[in-house]
Amino acid sequence: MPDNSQPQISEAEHAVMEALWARSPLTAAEVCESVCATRDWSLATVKTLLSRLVSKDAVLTEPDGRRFLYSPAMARKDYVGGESRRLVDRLFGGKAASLVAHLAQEEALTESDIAEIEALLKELRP
Amino acid sequence: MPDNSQPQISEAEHAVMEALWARSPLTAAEVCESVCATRDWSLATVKTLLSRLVSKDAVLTEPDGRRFLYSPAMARKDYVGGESRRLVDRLFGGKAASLVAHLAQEEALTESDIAEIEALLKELRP
DNA sequence: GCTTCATGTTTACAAACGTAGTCGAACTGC
DNA sequence: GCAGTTCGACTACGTTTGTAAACATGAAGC
Repeated sequence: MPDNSQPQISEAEHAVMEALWARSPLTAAEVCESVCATRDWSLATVKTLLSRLVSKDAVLTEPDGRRFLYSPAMARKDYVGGESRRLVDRLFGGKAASLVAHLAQEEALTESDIAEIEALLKELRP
Repeated sequence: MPDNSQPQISEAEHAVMEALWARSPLTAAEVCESVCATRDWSLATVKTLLSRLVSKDAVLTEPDGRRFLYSPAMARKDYVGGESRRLVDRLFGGKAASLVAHLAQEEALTESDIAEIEALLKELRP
């Protein structure tokens, strides 16, 4: 069976991916600088997470002298798409419209959100 | 700090919750009947998951003779809302409209989804 | 009264996860 | 050349999760 699903990325690993999506390639130290601002991690933790991501093929390395430069192996868009789809499948029976309906009904959409979405949809129309 | 977030429900536990949301109260055996159709679990597994959910206060028990009847302690709507919000916060900077935009742009919305959402939004308008 | 069945509780155990320390190799500065 | 620094690799360890067996206990039948 081909590997058609995104590699499984945990919460903590995701924070590292965000750093790399924001700017890449980065050294481990740079990733830490960026990530350890919010999550209070040690450099060692970041290194571990990077290793795990590399072995999952979610992050690519490129040697730079004796160290590595890390970059994401997947586009953020693809990751976000996969996660969104998973949520929609799991909680809304695969119907994206149900998710929007839910957001709309349960407080989550502001007036301007609604306007924005309407404009967006209009644009998508043939 | 007060516990303002939903209890942490894992993937497997979620399947059990779905069974209870579909119909409740149920006995452990009934939950198994319902859940073990899709996930290939033993009754023992379902019992463990139920216990964990009970200790997380995600499921309520009501004694029925020597056994328990289980029911969800939270509305599905609230769970779904919490999960949706978490996704939106994590991946779309808290902007629900960005999620919709993403779904719309990345193939995820069909023509009829779009129509449905538009109708929905129109209804929500003052 | 003993067997058997149903059921909740306890215990088990491997994989994944969060978090981090240690080690050894390479580089830097003297 | 030697000492300190920088890195990745390896190791560690507690927790959560997935999955389930073993156990205790009470009901029910005979």
